[in-house]
Amino acid sequence: MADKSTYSISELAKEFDVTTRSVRFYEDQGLLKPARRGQTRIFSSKDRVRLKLILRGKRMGFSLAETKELFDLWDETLSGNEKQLLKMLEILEARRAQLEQQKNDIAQAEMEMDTAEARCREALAELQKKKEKQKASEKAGA
Amino acid sequence: MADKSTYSISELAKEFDVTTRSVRFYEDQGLLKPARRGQTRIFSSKDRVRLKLILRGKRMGFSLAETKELFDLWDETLSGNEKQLLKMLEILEARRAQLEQQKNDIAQAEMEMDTAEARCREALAELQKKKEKQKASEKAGA
DNA sequence: GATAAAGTTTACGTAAACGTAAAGTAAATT
DNA sequence: AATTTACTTTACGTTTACGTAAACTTTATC
Repeated sequence: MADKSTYSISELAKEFDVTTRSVRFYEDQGLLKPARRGQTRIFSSKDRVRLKLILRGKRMGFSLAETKELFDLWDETLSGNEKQLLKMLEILEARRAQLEQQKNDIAQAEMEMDTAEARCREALAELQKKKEKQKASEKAGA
Repeated sequence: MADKSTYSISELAKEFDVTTRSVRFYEDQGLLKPARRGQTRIFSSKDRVRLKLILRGKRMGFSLAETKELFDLWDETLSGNEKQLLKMLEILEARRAQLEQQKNDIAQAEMEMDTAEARCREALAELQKKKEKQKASEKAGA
């Protein structure tokens, strides 16, 4: 199911858990370029890969416009012009810097979640102590 | 400059490179709660920390609403109710899963960038070869 | 051959996250 | 006192990324 060569719109939508509306929108914005049989869209495995990249981009905070820029640039790059190649290398560098920033953000977030979790567990332990004390005093009183 | 105890709106805006409009918007949405001297906002270092968290959240793809949820929940958690504490632990777990996903995404992206860069460099090397051949043939022709 | 199922276009609606302009206040400077 | 500077509120405008409804075609099924 993952290595077919063509896909319908609802197949893709289901696989990646997006609406067909979204898929059509991505085509509208020039991110996907499905073939047509009559009016019906026929998606290639290249389209499928691109959809995967679009969604990952979104999870990483990229706008559709940014992702499209990358797609277009990569297509141009494949044409083999030297200027394009150099520009692509530049952009790759920039993205790497961005990824570094994101990794830092994640590391920070993890540390803070560690301390947050620790505090929660401490607070819970406190509550447990109180409960046990109550039980004890109830027993003594009975 | 980073450990003052109060800040003006423009100080914060400058430090974090956002517009004052954004800062006011964050207050409007309940993410910041600056004190007032007359009408003028006076931000505490707690507000400053929260602003930092807001912006990091954005870089990580969190909406303002999501970040606000976390803030509110954390405030409630501090009140020490057991139910809140457990809910917070749940949410922390969920976030950790999200962070794992993001780390995977980043790792994937890095791998793909590696191969992309490699292809670029290969293509450039090809172009260099062609150039040298041309030079050689020019020399021979001269 | 009717009807459902999946696809299509067109187009208006919406939530999020601000931008931007208008019009006013308050404090500091010249 | 006049003006600049920083701040304020109010409010309409804008972009992104779709949701949603209407009206229609094509294909599969009973």
